[in-house]
Amino acid sequence: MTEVRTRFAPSPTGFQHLGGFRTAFFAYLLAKKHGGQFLLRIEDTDRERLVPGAIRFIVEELGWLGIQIDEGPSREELKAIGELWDGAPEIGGPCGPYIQSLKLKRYKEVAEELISKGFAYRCDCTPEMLERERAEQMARRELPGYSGYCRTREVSADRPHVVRFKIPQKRALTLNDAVRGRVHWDSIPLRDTVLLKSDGFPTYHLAAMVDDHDMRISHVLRGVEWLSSAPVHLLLYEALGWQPPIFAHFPLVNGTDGKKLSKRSGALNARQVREMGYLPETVLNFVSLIGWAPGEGSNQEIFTRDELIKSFSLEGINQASGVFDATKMAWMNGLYIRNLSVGEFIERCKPYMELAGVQVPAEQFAALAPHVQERVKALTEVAPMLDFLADKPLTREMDSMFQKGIDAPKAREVLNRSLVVLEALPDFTVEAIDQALRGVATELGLKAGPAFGVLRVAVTGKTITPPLFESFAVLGKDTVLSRIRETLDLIPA
RNA sequence: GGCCCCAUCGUCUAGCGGUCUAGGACGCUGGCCUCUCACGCCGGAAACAUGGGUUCGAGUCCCAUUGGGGUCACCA
Repeated sequence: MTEVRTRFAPSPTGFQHLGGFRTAFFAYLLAKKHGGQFLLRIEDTDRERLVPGAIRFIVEELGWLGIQIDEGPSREELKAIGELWDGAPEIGGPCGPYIQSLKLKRYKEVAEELISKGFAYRCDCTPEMLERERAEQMARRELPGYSGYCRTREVSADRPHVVRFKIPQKRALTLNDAVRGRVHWDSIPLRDTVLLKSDGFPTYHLAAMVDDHDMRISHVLRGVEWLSSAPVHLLLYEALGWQPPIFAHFPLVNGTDGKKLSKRSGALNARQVREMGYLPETVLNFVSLIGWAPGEGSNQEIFTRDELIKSFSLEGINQASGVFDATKMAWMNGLYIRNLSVGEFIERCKPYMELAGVQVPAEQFAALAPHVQERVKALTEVAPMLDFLADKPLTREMDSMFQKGIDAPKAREVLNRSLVVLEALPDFTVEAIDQALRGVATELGLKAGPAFGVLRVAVTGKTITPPLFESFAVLGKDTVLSRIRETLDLIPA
């Protein structure tokens, strides 16, 4: 096999959801598996849907995910289209520009070539004319589509016009798809599609084929939504006399409604998922398991990036579309968090703690980190679990204290006795606290659960916390005692 | 509607003609552990869409039906 070169070619029209990043990741995996290159190409040919900042979003989130781009827009290219930002990486490469709006001349050249060879023609039908034609077809209950009116007319290049590709209706075609096998058309159910728009910009069909060729892309990985237009692409390669790349049409990722993933169906994008406290390794691992499995009887589903690169293959791609199951991703994130070293865990929590405005002394954080680590499914859950360590007034869920046979007098009793016992401790260690407090419970004829429940709310304010004694030890004797006293004042006598 | 794609537990999937009384994971659920919540461990319920073929034998091959999805733009 010649060099493997794949690409991710998003249009900067908004924030890509995870389905898009999955395609990017698969393309990356295939390239890396074969020691090839992964490129990023910006398909900004739709002037109306451009969203400023979308390119930055894509580049930054790919970076967060650790998907290395071998070739892509240079800073100069970004600057040329007014999308350069501070800290934008210098990517570049030998096949640029990697931004389509920067190579309009090239597309026009190809379009002209197609016209001169008789594969395409100029069409000056106005949108109004096309609209009327469509309406008439609908009225006659015919399939709507361009009639080919301009096929035989000689439209002058001076007039506003588009360039259309002549689609031979009676032409059988077979695509050898890397994931679907042979896909066959007896005839092509498409009308003469536009290659070059009247504003001088190419459509996807022209631009993507030209670029894939120019950039020597070996494998085109894209969603099945492109399968129906694959005949156009095949025909285009044929007309141009170019060798088509290998096509691999991936199954879609659907939302829980069974429909193609979209913002409407609650699709998440990489940034959101990051803000929600997901680890990039979780996202990559999880997303790669939708529509792909290692096969060969393997049950493995936790993969490092390197393992993914090694195991990945187009043969392992499924035909059926999948559903994005956020619950399972949450589980996986918890698993990845638990597998982090404590130091790494603390490090990764930092930005989230800051964002939440929770300041916890490093030593205290370190002491409780292992306990927190096995309790969270997302990094954002850490701050609320540790905010009782912050030097701030506590808000207590007092009602939750009085349960399982604990009334106000009983609670006072627990707190009073604990106060005495804890105060007497020479060393405020986990073991000592453990022993002392269990003693209190026994003494008062209470089970450990309810008794400690009172203390938990009194000292941390919540019902769900890291282990009690550890938390107390970290908090220190003074704070614990004063918080117990505070609580005593809050309980009706 | 035309064309194309798809079809194993609720979800992600293993299975590439016999080893399938269909395996794993998430979720759900019973129990153990236990100071809350988690983690961990043990157990359970849960699927081959339907109908025809082919074959000694079909979850696995073929066809039809049904169901789902995609696409039919001067959007990608």
